Amino acid sequence: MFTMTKMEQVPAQGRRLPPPNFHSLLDTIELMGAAIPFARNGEIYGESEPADYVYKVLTGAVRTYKLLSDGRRQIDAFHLPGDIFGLELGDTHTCSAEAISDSTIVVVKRSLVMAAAERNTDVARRLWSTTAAELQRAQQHTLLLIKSAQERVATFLLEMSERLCAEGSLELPMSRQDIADYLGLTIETVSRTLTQLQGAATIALPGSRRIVLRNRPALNRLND
Amino acid sequence: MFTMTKMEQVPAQGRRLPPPNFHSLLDTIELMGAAIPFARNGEIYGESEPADYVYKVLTGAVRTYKLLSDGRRQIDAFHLPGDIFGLELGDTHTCSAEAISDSTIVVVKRSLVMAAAERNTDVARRLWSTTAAELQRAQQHTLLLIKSAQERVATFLLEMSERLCAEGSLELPMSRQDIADYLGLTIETVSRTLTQLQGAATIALPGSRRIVLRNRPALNRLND
DNA sequence: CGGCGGCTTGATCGGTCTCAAGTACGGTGG
DNA sequence: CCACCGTACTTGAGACCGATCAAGCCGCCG
Repeated sequence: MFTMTKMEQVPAQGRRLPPPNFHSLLDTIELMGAAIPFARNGEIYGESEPADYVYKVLTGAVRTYKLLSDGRRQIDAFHLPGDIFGLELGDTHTCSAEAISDSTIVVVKRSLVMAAAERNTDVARRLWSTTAAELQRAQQHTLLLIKSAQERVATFLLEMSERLCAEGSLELPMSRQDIADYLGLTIETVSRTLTQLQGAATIALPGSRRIVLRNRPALNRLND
Repeated sequence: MFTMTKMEQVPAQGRRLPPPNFHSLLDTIELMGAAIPFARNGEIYGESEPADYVYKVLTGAVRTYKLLSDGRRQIDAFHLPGDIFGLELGDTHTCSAEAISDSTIVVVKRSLVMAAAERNTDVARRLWSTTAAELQRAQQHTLLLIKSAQERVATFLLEMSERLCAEGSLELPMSRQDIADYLGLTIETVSRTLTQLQGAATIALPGSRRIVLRNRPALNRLND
């Protein structure tokens, strides 16, 4: 391993005691920017706008997505508290970003982040790790899109249960339409599939956005 | 841009003057490793094997892919001369890699690359750029997978024509099965769709792996 | 010439989309 | 507190696209 751990050396500048354990690019960014509130469905940035800022979710949730000319929407990722997004290779954004629910987002000038990476090897490494992790996620997402509807939904539920750190019960922040556009399905197919999983006692749906995983092994079986 | 205009330079070892202008992580890597030949369909590495090396295609072509338990295969990317692959966040590979045709690949110890990035800001930046570019590609690939069969094939042809730097005529290195697994279609659908595009005079197929783009605007119309 | 692998073509099947109602829920105003 | 509304979600019937199953074809090499 090389990404993390080994952060225990002196960070760099004049900083005295760093937090005793691991801390990431996320913390660095947090120190450089301002927390801004965004309303539900508020646009954070649009595709092909200048990518002058980098973002980190503090509370709430964010979707990044691309549109095709006829209006089809592909959601690339959901970003939950702690996640960084909006960091681009080129000078314009390749996705749009919107708040899924009311959210607070830390906004940092990208030039600051890049400059910090130039000065500090440690920041540079974490910068790369962040992007590499996002790449890995994107590849898993691609794999998802070749599966059947049931498999996609199962994979999605497992991913969310992992990321929301919920043992048995999830409260999803996103709508069925968001889920559908993430999974490359229609809203009807998502709904039907959830109903179907409920019928099989694999999950329960106490509310439309609340999901209880009753049978993880069954979901895992569908996952791969 | 940063990938390429590719291979006209001296292959590796005793190189003196570096290209006068910009040169990438690719060149750096080239200086650190050894060129190894791989036979068609030869395994370069397997999923979940230790990721101790980083690779760069000199000649030939490489596919990286993931398998589902039931044998379905998703090709994540095709790597052509000049491309880097196999660089991972964790300590094991998340994809398998195989040579599509007889290929020569530069192999470098990953620890060398990472150490170079620690020492040299410039290498660190190029390391990040490489990964960020791959991320962008992966996101485009995801977008592809929500399209219709015709649109996927059209997008694929345009991508390949771009990357192979062929004006009107492409010689594809990969089989129909490879294309199918990249596009999330079956081999039959790929074949039918190509035939169909030929019928519409959008392309011509002088040989099964040679494709002439007769009507780029029509392809572009399908592309988005 | 025969055989084999890669590709094409055809006929049918099935999963997901589409179109169309119907239902539950949350918020707002009476 | 309830009636109303709009939005989100569910459910149903039918169509369609791509998968599947099954031959055939072509080029290449023995």
